[in-house]
Amino acid sequence: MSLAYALLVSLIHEPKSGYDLAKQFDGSVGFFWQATHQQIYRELTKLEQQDLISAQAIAQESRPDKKIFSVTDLGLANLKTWLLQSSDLAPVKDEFLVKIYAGYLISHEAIVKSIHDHRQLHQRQLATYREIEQRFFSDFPKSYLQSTGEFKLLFAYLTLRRGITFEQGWLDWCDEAIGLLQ
Amino acid sequence: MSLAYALLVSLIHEPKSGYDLAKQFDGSVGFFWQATHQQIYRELTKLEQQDLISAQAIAQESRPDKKIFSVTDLGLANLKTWLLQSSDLAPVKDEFLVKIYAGYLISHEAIVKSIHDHRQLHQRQLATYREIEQRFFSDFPKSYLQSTGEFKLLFAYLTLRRGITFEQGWLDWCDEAIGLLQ
DNA sequence: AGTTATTATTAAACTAATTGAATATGCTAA
DNA sequence: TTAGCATATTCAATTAGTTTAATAATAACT
Repeated sequence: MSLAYALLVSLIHEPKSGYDLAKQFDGSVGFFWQATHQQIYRELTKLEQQDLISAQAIAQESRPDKKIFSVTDLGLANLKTWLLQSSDLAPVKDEFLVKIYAGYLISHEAIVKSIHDHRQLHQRQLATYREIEQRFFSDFPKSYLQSTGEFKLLFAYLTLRRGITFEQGWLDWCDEAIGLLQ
Repeated sequence: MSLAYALLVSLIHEPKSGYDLAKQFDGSVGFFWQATHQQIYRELTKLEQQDLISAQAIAQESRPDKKIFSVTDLGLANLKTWLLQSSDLAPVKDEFLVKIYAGYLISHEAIVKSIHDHRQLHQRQLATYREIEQRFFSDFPKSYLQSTGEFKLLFAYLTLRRGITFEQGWLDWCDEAIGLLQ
C-alpha cells in the first residue's frame, strides 16, 4: 500500500515518468522509500486504473516516447486522507545489527573490521546529505522564516535533517563500539 | 535470505521453538529483525531440510507438544561464513518520513500533531530500551572489561546502545521539527 | 560498421511476506 | 461450564517484491 502513496507524493511534487521514478524516485523520496522499476511500473498501471494518476504521452525525437504521470484530483484527495492517518514506527530491519548481535561467534578483529567498513558506508551517506544541505539549504532554517510559503522546501529540509542525524548517530555508535572492542 | 540467518542467530543464542521465535524472536534479535509466525515456521521447515537446524520433539503435559530447534554444526559453519560477509546499508523504509515530505499538503497543525504522536511512540520505545539497559546492563561497559569472555552480553549491549541512540535521535528530530513549524 | 551505454517500458517467473483462518491442548476466571 | 486466553503449529490465498530478460530507439564511442 505505502508504495502507491510514495509514488503519489513524488508525482505531486513533480509529474514524471516511470523511468524517472525508478531512478531514486526523485532523489528525495528515494532516501526513505525505494522500489525497483518493475514494482513502480506495475503500481503506476494500478494507480492509473483507479484514476488516482493520469498519463500524458510525450513523443520525443531523440529518445523513446514516454508517459508523464500526474496526480488527479481524486489522487490528491486520497493522498491527503492518508497523510492525516497516524503512522506506526517503521520496523527496523538491519542485517548488520543481526551480525553484531552474533559478534561473539567470530574474532574481535573481524568484527572491528566489519564495523569499520560499515562506518565508511555511513560516512559516505552523510557526505551525500551534507552536499544536498549545502546546495539547496545553505540558508536554512533562517531564510524560510522570512520567505512566503515555501513549505515544500521546508518539509524536504526536515527529512534531510533526519537523514543527517541518523547517519551521525551511526558514526557515533561505530566509534563507541570500536572503542569498546579494542 | 536474511530471515534464515536471523533465526540461526536467535537459535544459537538459545535453542527454542517456532512459537518462542514468533514472540519477538527472543526480545533481542526481534528489535532489528521481525517476521510473522507464518514466515518463521516456513523458514524453520526449510532450515531443517537443509540440515542447518535440528528439531527435538518435546512432549509436554500441560501444553501442546513442541519442537525445540537447535543449530547444527553445519548451521553454525554457514552462520559464521555469513557473519564475515560485509553488509550493505539497511534501506530506510519509513512511511512517516514520506508523510513529512508531503507535509506541505496539509495544515501545519495536523503535521505538528502527527509529529507529536510519533514522538510518543519513540519515547515509549526508548523507555523499553532503558528498562533493558537498567535490568541487564546497569554495570556496563565498566564491568565487562574485568569479566572473562562474556562477549555474548557485550554484543547484545552494543545493539542496545544503537537502539538507544536511534530513538534519542528521533526525539531530538521531533523537537527540532516542531520548533521550526511553530 | 559494430559494440556499448542511456533512455524508456513491458513480460514472465519466482521468492518473500502478509492476512486470515483452522486445529489442538489445557488453563483460568466469570 | 463455558468463554476466553495462552501455548503450539499448519494450511490456503493473496499481495508485495526480486530477478532476469526482452523490446525499442538513439547517442556515443571505437
